[in-house]
Amino acid sequence: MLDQYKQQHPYLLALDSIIFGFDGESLKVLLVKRGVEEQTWSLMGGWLQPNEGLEQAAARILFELTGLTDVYLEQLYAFGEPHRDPIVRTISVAYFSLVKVADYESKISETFQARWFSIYDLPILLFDHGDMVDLAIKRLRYKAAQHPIGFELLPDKFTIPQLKKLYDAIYNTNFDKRNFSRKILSTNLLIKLDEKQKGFSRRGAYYYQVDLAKYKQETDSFLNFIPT
Amino acid sequence: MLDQYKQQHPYLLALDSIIFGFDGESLKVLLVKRGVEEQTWSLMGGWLQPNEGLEQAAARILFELTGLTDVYLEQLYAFGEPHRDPIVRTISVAYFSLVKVADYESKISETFQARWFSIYDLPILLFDHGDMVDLAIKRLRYKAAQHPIGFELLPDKFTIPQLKKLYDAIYNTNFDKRNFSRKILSTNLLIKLDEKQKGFSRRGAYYYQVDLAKYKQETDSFLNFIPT
DNA sequence: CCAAAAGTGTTTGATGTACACCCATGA
DNA sequence: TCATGGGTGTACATCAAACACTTTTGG
Repeated sequence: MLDQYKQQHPYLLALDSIIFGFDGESLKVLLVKRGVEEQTWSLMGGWLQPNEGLEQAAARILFELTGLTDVYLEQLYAFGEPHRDPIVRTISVAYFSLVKVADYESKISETFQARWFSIYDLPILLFDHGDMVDLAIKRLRYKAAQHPIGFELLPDKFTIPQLKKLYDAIYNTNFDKRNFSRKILSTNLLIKLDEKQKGFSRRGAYYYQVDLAKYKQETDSFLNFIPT
Repeated sequence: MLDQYKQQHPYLLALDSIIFGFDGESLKVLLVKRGVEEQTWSLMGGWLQPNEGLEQAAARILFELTGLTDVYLEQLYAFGEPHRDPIVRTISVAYFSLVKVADYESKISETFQARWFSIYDLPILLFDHGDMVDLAIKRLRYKAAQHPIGFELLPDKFTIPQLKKLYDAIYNTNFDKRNFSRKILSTNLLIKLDEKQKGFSRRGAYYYQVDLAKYKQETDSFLNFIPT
């Protein structure tokens, strides 16, 4: 009865994460220099352990390397070309993650050489990691156009101009601020706070927070989210 | 140097396909009774071979069981909960496929017990195959709302009423035929033929074909595809 | 000539897009 | 008082939604 299992070849299974961050100006991806190929940048990755599920493993690896928990994590794609890892055949399930850069800064582990790279200025990457990043960017654009996931990249309190800059960065464009704010506010997902941002502009922009209850509900519904 | 590879556990890697078909009335999934669990229906599946990529393997398995080639095949999700297969830990990469039922009929292999089930009347399935089907239906609805993939489920020549019935089946609703045909035709993806369908209605409906050149271009672009 | 399905047009409301001016504030 | 970024409103075009009648033809 087990024969049909025993005849089969097993494969190594890795998890790699494309970690997006936004520094207020441009969209960034977190890359590391690791183990085998010290001279090449690569995605954060690790191996699946026998007692854990795929997403659980991706979350563990992300925690080990950044100290972050409770971040947005979504399966991107399984990569399995025979020679993608030239040493041993490995299947990699890629995840993409959206983190708030400020949270990360405070928790950065010094053990790893890690750096944020603008998505428009990436180095050569290990194996097929470049394809993974390309696909992740495509998916982020696709998804952010319909679901309000952009908030995951901003601090808990943010201003409308900050949010617009984020969308400008994601789509490499320049949305009209009037249409942008009308559309964003029409979702009723934002709660205006009484507080203004200090120090950036003279007038100061109002801070907003996501209405978490509504946000959780809407995560699965369709929303057309790109204005002009 | 290979140490970090050697320390790692390998896993079996399976591919399972959710195969959708449309018989003119309702949306169907093709299920089989196979090997180990003769009494339970399951998805079509098989093992990854050492020399093939994931999509290649999924296409091979689909061919072995149905004789079909050149079908629409898209990676759905990688499933890897530790005990999803209670005998040996197996990671399964699920694909979903859209086939033209008429093509399949002629090529059906008699080796396997296979049957089409309405998506609204599915039996209990092996392992987590039920979750896979649920996710595939969700993905098909999501995707068909924006990309004109519905054609993959119809014969090369089809009528507008047939296409509407397909969309009615996918979304379990009843679109307004006037709005539906206006919207579909406005894409300019359909070429009207000089021929009418015979035998179904007295008047007969015109056949249409997909403009393949345009279709390939648009496959990756956004199209809001659900009318009323 | 009748039943059954095919085919087509108009009106109304909602949403998207383009565009420009005043406001608040710190220096 | 002025420079800088924040905030808002309106007109027009486009698209979605609701809705009903005429056409064709085989029996």
